[in-house]
Amino acid sequence: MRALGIDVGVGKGLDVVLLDDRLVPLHVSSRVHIGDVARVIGDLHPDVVAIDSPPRWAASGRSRLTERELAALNISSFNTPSEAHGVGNKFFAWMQVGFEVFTQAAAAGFPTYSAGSPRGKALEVFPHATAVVLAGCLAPKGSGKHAWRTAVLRAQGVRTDELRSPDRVDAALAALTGLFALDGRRFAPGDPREGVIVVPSAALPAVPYRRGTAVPREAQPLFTYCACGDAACNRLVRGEFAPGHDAKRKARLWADARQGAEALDELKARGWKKPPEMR
DNA sequence: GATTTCTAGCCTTGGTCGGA
DNA sequence: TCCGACCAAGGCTAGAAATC
Repeated sequence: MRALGIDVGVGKGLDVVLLDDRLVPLHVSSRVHIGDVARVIGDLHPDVVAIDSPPRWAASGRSRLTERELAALNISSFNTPSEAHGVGNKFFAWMQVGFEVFTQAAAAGFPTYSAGSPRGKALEVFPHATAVVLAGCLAPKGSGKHAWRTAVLRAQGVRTDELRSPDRVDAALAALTGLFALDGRRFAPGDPREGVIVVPSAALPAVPYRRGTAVPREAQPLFTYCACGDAACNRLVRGEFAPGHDAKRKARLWADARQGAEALDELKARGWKKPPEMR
């Protein structure tokens, strides 16, 4: 299973993360042009596309039912107004970019999700809601938004090395929501006629979410990937290494150490300084 | 020294909550 | 009942840090 998460931006372009069911980011890119969305979807072959934006204006008024239902659970969001209230307001420009992303996704064969199976559909997701639902609480007071969401991703077992910006983290949360939805763990409050926000849980609690007191701990999975450091190795192990791969790791470290010593010798020979952190 | 990248802070809208 | 604080995501600007 592969899910493509898209974080919408106006001036800074789109951020895109492709996650597979091993929770490894297979593709990460930033500053993607809106005109390239259909091509990116075609190149990456996702099973589902998850977009951090509403697909269209509200039918009427200044908010949608899906946003009001999430607000009742203490998950506050930016409300999507009707076209009469939104058009011409620069503040809602990012939403209009999101509408165009949904149009591009539909052109690539991923129509907007409203109900039923999410496979082959473009879902509306909300990274803040995803993080709250997965953590089971709101972010603790004083915890940075970026740091907390990264911790939520790690707690779910997602590799976050390449997710250096908040926009990439949000795109990864979107993709993770897509994977959960494919797996049957999805809930979409609201009226399908005006758009629904998909969250990664089969049901929502009866009582509002409360503020948490600690950042989520990293998951302790039953199996992990072998730590030998070889990019071609994808063995699952219960300890740290696959049989024989501890020796493979040691050989690699020895080679690095020898190269390091050679590099230090060359720096010394040329009269250049060591890196600041080694002085 | 110039350029690029990153980060923090402030602003936008609308709904909710708590205190006066 | 009213008012202020808070929260969401993105744009914009200024300053700091890193890189060339």
